[in-house]
Amino acid sequence: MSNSKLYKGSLNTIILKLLNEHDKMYGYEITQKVKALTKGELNITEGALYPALHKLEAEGLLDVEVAKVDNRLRKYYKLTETGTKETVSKLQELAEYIKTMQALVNPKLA
Amino acid sequence: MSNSKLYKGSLNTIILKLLNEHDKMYGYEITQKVKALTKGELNITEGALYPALHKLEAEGLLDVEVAKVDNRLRKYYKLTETGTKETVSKLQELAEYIKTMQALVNPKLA
DNA sequence: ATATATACATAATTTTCTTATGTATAAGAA
DNA sequence: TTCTTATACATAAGAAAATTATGTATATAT
Repeated sequence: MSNSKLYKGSLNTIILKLLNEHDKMYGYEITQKVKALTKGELNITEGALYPALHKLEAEGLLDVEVAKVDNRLRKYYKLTETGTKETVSKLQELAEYIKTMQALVNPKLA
Repeated sequence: MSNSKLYKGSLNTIILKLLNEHDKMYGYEITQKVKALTKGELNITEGALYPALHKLEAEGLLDVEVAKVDNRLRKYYKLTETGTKETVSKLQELAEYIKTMQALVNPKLA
């Protein structure tokens, strides 16, 4: 995923936020979008992404819709209502995390 | 450690940064300092902290010095030269991580 | 023809954490 | 004086989330 271990635990937040912005996306598209938005800094591996998508679906946060484009399979994911709520919560957690880490690392500014 | 999974991977960064500021600290002191600095938001568990300290020591980033205070054992840790360099690197990674996540989560501001 | 890109998937392993214990001393409350 | 809480270390079992290594298959570019 990256040279930094800090990304551990943030994959779900990333997926949910992207789906919140783009209505529906398929797995490969997510990897490319992340690469583009981060200018190559962050590369989601397939071994991490696909199990994560399956889990989010199993938890009822995502709906799937299979499509065939150019004779190739695509599985489009979109947020359920629960998924949308969870996205808000995950983004709050991220903001809180950043605030807390800044308090630890830069206590003068906290 | 916390309700949010985002802290996964940030324990080493926290330990190194605290030792960079306080010269020498012992394990229990680190847990209390983190609790205080984060106003109770973040509680480092012993099961995470002690193995992490042992690993950082084994990697040559920390030196240990055992002391007896009030008839109780304390193990003071301090940064080695390598550890100081690694601290700088970890803090850069954290800054980079925050920047990248903000680019993903708030692309308008990036 | 061959390599790269697209598009999915899973299995084995590793890393990092939680949860549950365990030992021991000191201090404060009932 | 007994019991709880705080101080101070430690490790082991298990869970969670990733990496790394494969595997299948089609499309496109060299």
